[in-house]
Parts: sequence; C-alpha cells; structure tokens
Amino acid sequence: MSTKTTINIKNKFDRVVVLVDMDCFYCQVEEKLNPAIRGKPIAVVQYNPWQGGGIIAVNYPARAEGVTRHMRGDEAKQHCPEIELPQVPQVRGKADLTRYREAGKDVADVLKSFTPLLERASIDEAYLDITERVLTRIHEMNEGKFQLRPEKLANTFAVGYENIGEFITKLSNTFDPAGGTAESNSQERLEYKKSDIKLLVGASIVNEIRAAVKERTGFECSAGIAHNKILAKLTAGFHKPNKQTILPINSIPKLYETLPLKKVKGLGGKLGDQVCEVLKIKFMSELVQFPESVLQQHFEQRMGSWMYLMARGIDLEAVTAKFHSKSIGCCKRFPGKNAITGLATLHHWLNELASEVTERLEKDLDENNRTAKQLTVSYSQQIDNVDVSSTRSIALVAYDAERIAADALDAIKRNTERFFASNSTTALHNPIKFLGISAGKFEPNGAGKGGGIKQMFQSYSSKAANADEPPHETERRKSVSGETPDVVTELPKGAGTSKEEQQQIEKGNDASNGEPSKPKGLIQHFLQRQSALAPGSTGKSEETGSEAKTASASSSSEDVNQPESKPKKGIAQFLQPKSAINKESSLGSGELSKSRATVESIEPAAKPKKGIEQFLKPKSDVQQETATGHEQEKEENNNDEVEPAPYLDDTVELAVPEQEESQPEPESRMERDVQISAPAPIHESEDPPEEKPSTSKASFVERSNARADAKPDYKETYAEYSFQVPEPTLECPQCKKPIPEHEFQSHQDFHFALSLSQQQRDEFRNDLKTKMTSKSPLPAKRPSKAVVSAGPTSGGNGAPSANLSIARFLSKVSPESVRSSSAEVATGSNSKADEVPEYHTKCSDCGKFIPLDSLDQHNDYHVAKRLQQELNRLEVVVPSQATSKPALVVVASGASSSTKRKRPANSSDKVTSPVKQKLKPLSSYFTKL
DNA sequence: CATGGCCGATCA
DNA sequence: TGATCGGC
Repeated sequence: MSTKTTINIKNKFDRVVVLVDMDCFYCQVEEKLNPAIRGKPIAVVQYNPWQGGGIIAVNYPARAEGVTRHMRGDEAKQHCPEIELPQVPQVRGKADLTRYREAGKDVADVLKSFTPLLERASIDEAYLDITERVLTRIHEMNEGKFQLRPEKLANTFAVGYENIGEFITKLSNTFDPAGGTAESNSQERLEYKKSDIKLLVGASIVNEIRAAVKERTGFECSAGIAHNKILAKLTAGFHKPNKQTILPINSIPKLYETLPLKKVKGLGGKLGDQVCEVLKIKFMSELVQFPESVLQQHFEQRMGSWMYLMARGIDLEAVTAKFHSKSIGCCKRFPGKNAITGLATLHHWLNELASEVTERLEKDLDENNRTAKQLTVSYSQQIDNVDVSSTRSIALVAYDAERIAADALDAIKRNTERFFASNSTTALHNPIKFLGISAGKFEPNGAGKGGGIKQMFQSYSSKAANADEPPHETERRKSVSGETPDVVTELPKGAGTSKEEQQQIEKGNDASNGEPSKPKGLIQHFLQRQSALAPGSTGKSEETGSEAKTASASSSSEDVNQPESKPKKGIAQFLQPKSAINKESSLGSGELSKSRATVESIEPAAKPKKGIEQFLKPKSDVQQETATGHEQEKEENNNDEVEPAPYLDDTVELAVPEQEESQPEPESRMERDVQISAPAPIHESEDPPEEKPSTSKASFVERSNARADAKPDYKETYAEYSFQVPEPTLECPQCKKPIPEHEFQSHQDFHFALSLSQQQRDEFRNDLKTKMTSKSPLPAKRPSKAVVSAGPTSGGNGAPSANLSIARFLSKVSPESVRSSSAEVATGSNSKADEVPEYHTKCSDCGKFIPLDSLDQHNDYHVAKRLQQELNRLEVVVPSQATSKPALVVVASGASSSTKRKRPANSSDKVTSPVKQKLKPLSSYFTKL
C-alpha cells in the first residue's frame, strides 16, 4: 500500500491509457489572456529585467524560429524579433503561478468529465484510463449505435505506420499468414490485435476529449494512447502539437531499437546514466537481453523488475484517481548576491512565502474541504562555498501566515548551529540561498454541519492551537480509506475528496469493478472466426488483493475474451476480413507478450525479419524537414485560423490507405462503410499543394503525417476545429471594439482596471517603501481569510494579491495618456496595428523599454529589489563585526561547482521520432536472455 | 548571479 | 523523517 498500485500482469495490455499533455501550456494561457498576441511567436518569461528574463515556455511559432527554452528573453528576440514575451506575474516579489494552476484545473475538470480515472501528473499533464469507455464504445459499435468514422481519427497517428489508415488496414486483416508459426504465437497475435483495436477505438474517444478541452477551455493538447502509463507518456511526444499518437504493441520492438534508454520516464537521470554505463547499452532494445535477476542485482529489486518489464513494453502501474496535489508549497531562490544575509530579510521572505501558501491553503480548504497538518520548511545555505540544503517538518497548527513564518523561522534556527554571525543578533552566519515552505499531510474535514466552509475553518483555526484534531472526524473519512470494496484505484490518502467528487470516483470504481461481465461479445466478431481456440479467460481482478486493481483492465480482458455470437455490425463489419492482401507479414515480438514466468522459457521464435521493418522504414526524410521550410505561409494564415475544410474527399481515403504497391481491395466492407460516412464534417484542414501531388493518391493522413514532422506547419494541424463557426462578438460599450464573447468579461475587467485609481497602486508601493525604511518587513496581521475582493486594502501583503487577477491590466496612466505616450516609444509589435497595440515606455530605473501594461509590475520589481538590498545592507552593517567588507559583499563566488542538481549534460539529444536510423534485424531482440 | 518554481517518489 | 532525484 505504501508503494504504487499495480495491475495484474495478466492484464498487461488490456488497458487503454492516455496521457494528455497540454501544448506549451503557459503560452496558451497567455494567449488566451491576451488575444492580441494570438498566433504570434510567444515565449513566456519570468523575472524580466535580467537579460530579458528566463524563458519557461515557447510556443510552436517561436520554436519554428529557433527559440528554445534555456534562452533568455533577449536571445529569443535575436532569433525572432517579432516574438512576444509575456511575463509570469509577480506577486510578493516572486513568480506567481496561480494563473496557470487555474487554467490547468479548468482543463482537468474537462478531462474528469470523461472518466473518474484521472490522474493529474503535473500542472498540464494527466493520465486517463479510458478502458471502460472504450469497451462501452466497442459494444455500441457492435450494436450499430456507433460508427467509427474517419473524421473521428483526425490527427491521429500510429507509431510504426505511415498513416492511421495503414494501421486500420492492418487491424482489419483477419489472419496473419506471416509469422504463421506456433499456435501460441497466433493466439498471442490475436490478443495483441484485440488490444490494439482498443487503442484505436480509444483514439476516437481521445479525439473527443481533446475537442472538448479545446471547446470548453480554448486550449489545445496532444495525447499518447498506449497500454500503460510509461508508454502513453512516451508516445504523446511523437506528434505535437495538437495531435495524438497510438502505440500498437507490435511497434514497440522497432521503436525501442532507436529509443535511447534515457528517454524513458524513470530513466532520464542518473539512474539512466548508470544503467547505460553498467550494462554498456544505449537503447531500450538492448535491455531485453538481461535477465531480471541481473537487473535486480545491479539496480535494486524493485527497479530491476520494473526495467525488466519495461524492456518488454510492460508497465503495470495503475492509473490512480488523483485530482488534487498532496502538497501545496512555494519557494524561491536567492542566487549570488541576492543571498539572504540578515534576519529581517529572512523574516521578510518567510512571510512572503507563508502568505502565499496560506492564501493557497485557504482556497484549497474552500474547494476541497481538507486541511494540511504538516509544514515543511526547506532551505539551503552556503557554508564554505558549498551549498547545503536541509528540510525540517513541523506541525501545521493554523492557517495563519505569520504563525507559519514564525514557526518556520524557529525551525531553521533550531536546526542551524551558529545561526548568527559572531557578535551579531541580526546578521546570519551563513547566507541563505534558497527558501521553501510547503504544507502537506492533508486530512479531510468533516462535512461542515449546516455552516459554510468558512465557519469550519474558523473553528478549526481557533481551536487548533490546542488540539490538533480537526473538529469532526467523520463518516466521510471512513468511506475514503476504509470500506470501499476492491477498489480500482486507491484513493490517495488525505485526498479530501469533497462532495460529488467522492461519489464520482466511487461510482467509477464500481463501474469498472462491479460488472465483471459486461456486455459481451465485442470485437471478437471479426476475430473469433479464425481463432477457433478459446482464449483462456485472463485472470480476474479478484486475485491478489494488492494487484489487479485495475478492474477496468481485467474486465476488459473478460469482455474481449467472451466468445460470443451476436448480430454483427459496427466494427465487426468495419474491420471485416478483407481478402488476402496484406502486405505486412509477421510482426514478431514474442518476448513482449510473455509474463515474467514464461518469458524466459520461451524460445526466440524465429520470425521472418521483414514484417515490421517494412512499414517502419520510410518516413525518415520527412522529419528532416528544416525549420525554415514552411515559414511564410504560416505567418499569413496566422490570425484567421478558421478555414473551410476542403479535402472532404480525403477522408474517404482514410479507409483506403495508400499502400506502396497493392491497392486495398475496393470491395472491402471497410471501405464501403467509410465511404458511406464520408460526407460528414471532417477535422482535417487545408493542405497546400506542395508535396505529393494532391491527387487522390496520397491519403490525407499521410499528408498530415508529413505535416506533423515538419514543424512549420503546425498551423494546419489546428484544423480539427477549423470547421467551427467563428465566435460571435459583442461590441464593447466603452471602446466600441468587437470583442469575442468569451473574452468579454475579461475585457470588461480591463476597463475596470484602467479606471481604478492609480493611487491604489501607489499606496502599495509607498507601503513597501515604508516597510523598507522602517526596517519592519512584517506586515500588520491580516485577516486569516484570503483577501478576495479588491478595494484599497490598507497595505500589507494582502494588497497585491487582491489585485492579482487584474494586475496585468493596471496601468499607471489613464487610457488617454497611454495613447498619447505611444509616440515616444518603440512598439515591439509588428502586428496589425488596429488591435490593442503594445506601447512601451522607458523604465527610469533600468532604462529598459517596458510595455505599459506591465510597467507596474516592473516597478514593483525594482522596489522589491531595493527593499531586499536595503535590508541586507542594514543588517550586515549593523553589528560591530562583519565589517571590512562593503555592504553587500557576500562570498567570492568560487567555482561554485558545488551546486547540486546538475542537469544531464546532453539533454539536447532528441528523439524526434521513433522511426529512423538504421536498424538491427528484429531477431536481435529475441535472442532472449 | 542565473531556468525557476513546482510537485512527487524513493531510499536510508 | 530527511536527503536526493526526476521531470515539467
């Protein structure tokens, strides 16, 4: 229970696991926030003043111009002068990510509406187990209630195939004369085929999911669809942005041949280096030769087993329902001369950090009905030019910023011998270069009786001082941890699932769990025929309490395996046996399939080595495309993304994927079905007539495939939404401009913000300055509840946060003066001048040209910086000692090689796409141990 | 001076 | 529990 939940190995390929990954998420968020920059090259930057700020996200237009992460803003401008560089908002002197967190939650909400089996992996990534939905859909297909039409698979790719049509063709072949050896072999192949069909059907669902995300949030994402989390994650990266990729089982071996081991999720760091070094290998494919015992002996038991299975495409980790973070924290670095050298400064920053966590904790309390019980303070100090980091955990007794800050300070003091410099009561002995505060160990609150959540909080925070039990320990708690029968996925402890959420999860579990025999008879219609053998029903989930948790997986295998006779239609028809022509032959990979027990005893089935190779090989040239290729056209299309969807006829070809030589049988049922549905609206966009003469020969998928690899054409892939009607606009009563409906509210905020008096901001600044000169960084105690409403809150830390949501609009100057001042500046934008032009003005402090709408933030930066330096100066200077050095000296930097956390040096080598490179014969895999 | 904040997992 | 690592 302490470790991760895993499924039974019998179900290793039974799940449909999806990783949804938002494309350059921060950029999209900024784009949505500021429509004026939509479609332009964008890089999101934080801490602007130094070298243009550090880039933390780059959108695809900017990537096409060579802009990368790791660059500073200035450098990006050199590569791409027209680039927009929106900043991460700063609050309390540090980057504030709430904007992105909220956007991420919006996305997650949409995802959750598709399945409760959602695991948020980061702010912009989530795993979904959609096995249940897939089975349902397959059932519907068999009953003729759903048709898998080509447009359902727009922007879908399959690893190892030229296009999705080829993959479908492959699946529709009823028998594989190819490898045609042992029965067990064909049995296995049959199982694989069933599994991969689930992926295909899953892809249609994922397309709907992504469309829903786009529709409801405006954000685009990519997805990987595979049988487990690791592979789904890996696969999601093969085609982006705004596309999705399937990883069929039989494509795994080939993929692995060119896949550097270090690209696999748990192997990206030191461990991966070690593995490569010890085993003298580089690619995933080379891993398969080592017995489990050897791997275990080199890399720990658990890890060894994991690697052993991963080498065979197996990852048993379940997708667990996890929506909320288990901890809420924030931190800040103080590099170089920014290191904290005085008590007051330390106190100041602890307060800032504590304020932020408190604010977020209160919000979390409201939303999730839980309270954190533990506080962890982490910090690093420089001792003899070496960074030493420490963390201490203490009880979190109240959601009170000052209390938290005080406790944190106390913890640091307690754990630091020689905290103060000699002879001083304010100057620190060791400069602090990093500070972090994090709250965790959440426990659910009782369902507040009658009262609102706020009362609950107050009662808690007031009595918490003595008792550290929350007011009511409750019945809800039981349902979470206790009695739920065999859960699919265990709920994270302390995930204070509130309200409907809990029910939803449980419902999901029931659904997947409680129905062992669902609608039977699914795809086997078209499969069963040639497989006279009764597939031994795979294990059910009941066995092994700790395993087999993913009931979805087990039930799925059940379903598929039920022999069944039913009126056919749906996919049965769709994928009906087409006559012989299957070009691809065997796809071996015997190893992949066997469970651990059996694997080692299996002979390396001599497989014909053509098979996979054959359809994997071409395509290489496509990805060679240089970034400069399709630039111009992109620029033009930029802001009028909505285009008619020509190429209707292309969709038809989905069913008739172009094959090198033999044309697919025109008579095939599959094709007929597809043609019938062809007139439906499609999701593929226009296609410039440059490659592959656009005769009906090249299928649309193929072209879009090329597209995918040729970066500059990212635009066209946005097409799946291109048939959407343009959003209606409303005229703004104030400025008379047409505003897209969904922007209207924020546009109103814009005017509201402008109308706010400037003095409000000035008060804040004055307040800061006051604190600075009075050397009292501690704000007056503020109400325990986070300030939500605006209004001239009297100073303190509450003020900036109150303005946060509209901060970016606040301007020192009135709208009129904005316009008039525009003359004196260079406008960085080249765009159509009629929409919200960008004005810059010169900062009196650093001389840089700053966009007006971020001038205040910029000024705040200087103020905060001065505050910090002033504090440091006062403290360093005060005591008698500490002397000879000028105020801010701090340590000769030295080589500072001491910095921990170095990054893998070669993070640059990329695996663009699996296929590529010269390959060893397939047989090299099955040499077995 | 310099990816900067994050978050989670693992191992002792 | 704390130190460290991995990854976004």
